Amino acid sequence: MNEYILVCVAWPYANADIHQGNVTGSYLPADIYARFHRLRGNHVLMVSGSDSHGTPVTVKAEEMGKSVPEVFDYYHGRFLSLFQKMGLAYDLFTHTDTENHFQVSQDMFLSLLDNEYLYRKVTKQMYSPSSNKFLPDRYVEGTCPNCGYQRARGDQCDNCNTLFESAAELINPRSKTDDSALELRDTEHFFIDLPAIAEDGLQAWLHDGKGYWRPQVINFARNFVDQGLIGRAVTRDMDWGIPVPVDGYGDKVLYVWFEAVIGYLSAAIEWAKNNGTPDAWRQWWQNPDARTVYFIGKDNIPFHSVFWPAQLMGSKGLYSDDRSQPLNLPYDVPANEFMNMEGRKISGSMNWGVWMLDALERHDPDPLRYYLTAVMPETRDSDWSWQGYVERNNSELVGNWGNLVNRVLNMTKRYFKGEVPNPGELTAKDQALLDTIDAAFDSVAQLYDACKFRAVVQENLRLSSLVNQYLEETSPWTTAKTDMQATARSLYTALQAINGLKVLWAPILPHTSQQLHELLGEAGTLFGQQKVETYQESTRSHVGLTYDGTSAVGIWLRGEVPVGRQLPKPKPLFKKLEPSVADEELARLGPKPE
RNA sequence: GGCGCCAUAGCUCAGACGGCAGAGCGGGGGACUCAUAAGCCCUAGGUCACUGGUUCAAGUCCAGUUGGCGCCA
Repeated sequence: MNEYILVCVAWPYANADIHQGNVTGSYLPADIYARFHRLRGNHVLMVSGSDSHGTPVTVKAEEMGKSVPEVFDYYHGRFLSLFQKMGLAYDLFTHTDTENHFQVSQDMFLSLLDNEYLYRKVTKQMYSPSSNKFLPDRYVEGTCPNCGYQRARGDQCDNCNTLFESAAELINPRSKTDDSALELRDTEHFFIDLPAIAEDGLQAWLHDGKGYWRPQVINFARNFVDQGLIGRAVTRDMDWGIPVPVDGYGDKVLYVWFEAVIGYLSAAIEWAKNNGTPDAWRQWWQNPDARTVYFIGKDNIPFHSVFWPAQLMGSKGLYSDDRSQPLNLPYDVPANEFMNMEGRKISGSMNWGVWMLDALERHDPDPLRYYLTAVMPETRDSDWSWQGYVERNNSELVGNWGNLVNRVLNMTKRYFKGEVPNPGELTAKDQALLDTIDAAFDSVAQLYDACKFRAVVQENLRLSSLVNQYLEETSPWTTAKTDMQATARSLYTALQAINGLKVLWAPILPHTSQQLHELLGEAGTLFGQQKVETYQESTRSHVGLTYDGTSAVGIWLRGEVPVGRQLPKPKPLFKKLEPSVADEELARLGPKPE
């Protein structure tokens, strides 16, 4: 009990709004997992942030004609707003443009350097004489050597889809920004010695245990490492990013792939500092019993199952007196596959997706969370369809679970003036139902802990159906005419059952579980509060989203709703949706008319 | 070209370790009425992509084929 659990969540690039694929892929499963463990009484630390570096952000800034900080602040702010509305309760959602993250990233770099896992190597890179700098491949344009297309990008030809290892493969390379001619020049960079780290432990670690890892993840990682790794550049020529902490590297920064994942560590450290307990992060990163779990999409599997463990292993001794001790390696990387949209890939440029902040203008958070969980791409790619959303909302949330709550509360009001009735002695049937609910606190817990959230949905619905069946069998509306004691027993039992289901659903449906909590006359909130805070560092400040769980009363147990309690007036938890809702949402997809 | 993943009822999907094909939805029928016409009961006979093989026994293991996807090159 009281385990330390670090919930690491993918860091979104701050260059676009978040869609349902992002949410179901990593943010929502992380939140469900974190909420479950909070209810269990474990010490949860859930961290992430906006990735403010990297070319996707700088490219977007140019498109929008704004400065890079303006762009990532804009999207970062929208992320915070979305997470609050959806109830994605990060202990800290920060970003990578902080002094703290710079420091931690540079420390890890230096630790790798110190441990001799970094080496220098000269490579050739496109250089722009007119702007006096090296250009990332994405900023280079030229003629495709394969198809002759004249506007091929440095990383890929949009005409024939050829991928280039280097922009140097293009004929007549020129700058995308000012069309000036480019030349190849030597540039020196640091590379991480992945083969050495693989040999010094990474490969053995990947082959040790891991039976509980998802097959896609561990198979990929083993395959990837077993076939032989090659060194990978950890620095690049760019002016936006974290400076390389080595003399003579003033115009170079840490590669974003290397630096962004360090955010899991730096965010934990920042959280500890912000709370006035600067060493508290060590409970998650240095305590051998802590579990660190990474919620990411499948595109991120190599970075989290191979490169990040390599960084952690290679920086052994970082922030420790023991030079041989690495920080905690991933306990699990339950990566999700992708979610499609109405049978096609989600696409920002095609306006093909559910933009979550926009959708929340018209939909409640819990139905969205519900559908995203029910069709979460846990084992393979899945598909969002608005028709499916409406159907599952109506048949499962409204019909099965919401209606159960509503009928029980309404009958309590009708037959007992809203007072929890005294059941007298429970029958075997009553007790059997409550025993089943109680047993689910073990079985459903195992599903939550194994990140099998679709299975949780199925199991909870099955339990909810059992209570519906129980009501049919005991028919309190019939016995009310002849045997009020039987009606009392039935409704009392059903009230206790839905009070248990409230908790079983809470990680997935926190808002409506809270409503039910209140409809059952319970005090306090199941979970804590989300807050946006501004943090001041020595030369700059940033805003982050935090979570204060000190006031939470939710626990992983079926509580007892006491006899005689006067319940508030019943109110439905969910809204039935007209089929036209799906049509209206579908009409929003696709290219927007001018 | 190499590697990996996927292909199960109209739809969406479950099916460690091989042992008589499952759930939900939709469709059809029924009894009830507390409830958001919700819930409950009964009802689906699908070559488990195809072809071989291993086995007393294969969606479930092996090889190959086809189709879809991804990674690498």
